[in-house]
Amino acid sequence: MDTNETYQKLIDHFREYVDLAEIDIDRITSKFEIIYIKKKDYLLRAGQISNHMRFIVKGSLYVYTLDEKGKECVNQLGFEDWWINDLYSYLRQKPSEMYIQANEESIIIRISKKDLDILFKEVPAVSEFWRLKIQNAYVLLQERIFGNTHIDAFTKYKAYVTKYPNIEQRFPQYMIASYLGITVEYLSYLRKKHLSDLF
Amino acid sequence: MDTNETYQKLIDHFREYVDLAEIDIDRITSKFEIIYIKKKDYLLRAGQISNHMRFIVKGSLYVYTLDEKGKECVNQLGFEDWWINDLYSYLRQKPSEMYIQANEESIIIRISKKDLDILFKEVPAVSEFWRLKIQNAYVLLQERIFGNTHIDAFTKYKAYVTKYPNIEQRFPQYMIASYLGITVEYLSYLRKKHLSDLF
DNA sequence: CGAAAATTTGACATGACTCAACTGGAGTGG
DNA sequence: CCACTCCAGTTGAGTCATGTCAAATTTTCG
Repeated sequence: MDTNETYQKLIDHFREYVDLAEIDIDRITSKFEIIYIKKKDYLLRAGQISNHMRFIVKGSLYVYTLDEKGKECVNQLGFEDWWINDLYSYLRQKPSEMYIQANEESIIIRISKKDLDILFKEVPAVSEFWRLKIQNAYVLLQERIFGNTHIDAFTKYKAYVTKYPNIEQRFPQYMIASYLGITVEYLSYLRKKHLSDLF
Repeated sequence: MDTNETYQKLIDHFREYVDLAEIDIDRITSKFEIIYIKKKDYLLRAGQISNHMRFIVKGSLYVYTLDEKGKECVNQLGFEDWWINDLYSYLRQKPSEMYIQANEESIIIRISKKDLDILFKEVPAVSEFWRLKIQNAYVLLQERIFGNTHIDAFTKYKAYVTKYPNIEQRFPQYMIASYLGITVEYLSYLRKKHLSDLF
């Protein structure tokens, strides 16, 4: 995937939400930077302050924290066309507790907080875009909260893999389990028990 | 609380996040409408489309859905200075699955979606305000997800009542329990068991 | 092929739910 | 002021869902 193609993916993404004048396109893309990362590379480590918004052009990543016992707790799995970040650290400019790591070879396009804040001022469409995006993300999170609070493990699991059908091919079971807040052993047990419900 | 005082609370709230020129104040407040509700009154019922953004000036409310068995699942508790809504229904203009009900006599100030969308275009500070608010809400929700996914019931409970110290005086235990996703009986058991940890 | 990583299995422990009964306080009407 | 009801909260017994740990198995990948 060449540079132009990569920037085009970003623009296409913006245009799913807002109109962009030709003149804005350059102002936007000139502030973004392309990053190529290999499997297991980190985009962010606990202790660092997240200074960029990142958009996944190709590949997939996972975000996790470590609990008191040093176990990884997955907070987010993301693929192509998703923004991925620790918004807490980014927005408040405080050290993150999260790690963002590549699940496979990936292409990321990123913008610094400084530049994005400039874009918000200079290009209203970007501000508008961001409001829409974050509203959307909020609604999705809300659904996820409901799922995590009032729904049993297998139903959660089934809903998740149905919503993102190829997640099982791309992420290992133990990450999906951690994301859903259940143990990998129990998930394995459930999958066997409900085999017939899965196909 | 008189009308001016009520509008002033809204303006104060805006000004915690953005600068507002005097000229904008009237453009904003003129689009908001004050609603007085009694305990148990509904602001929204399942099946309706949420057409307003609502700000709690005084009092407290709760948001819940009904599960298959007709049991109330509390999604949100809110008091003074909070915005309360079913954003899913509001943003997508689809019928809500939620009920929003007053927990006590309350004063709400609300704006229709149509008017708020106009304000977004006419008053950039409002758009800016909203982006900040929703970003903030997103971060809070994210913390809540983490709490609901990887943390045991009592720790969740303790964290919640510590974060909102007077929540216990204002909402019944069974609502807090439902909000946290545990049964009221189990919460009662935990409270007794950990009495010493609570004071 | 061999080593490391991911997944599965099974025995056991425990956190959390269910249901039904009980307690205690807050209204309400006589 | 009492009796009554209603609702929130508590208790306890029994059960189920899910977690823990250690071992066995399968898959992945160098």
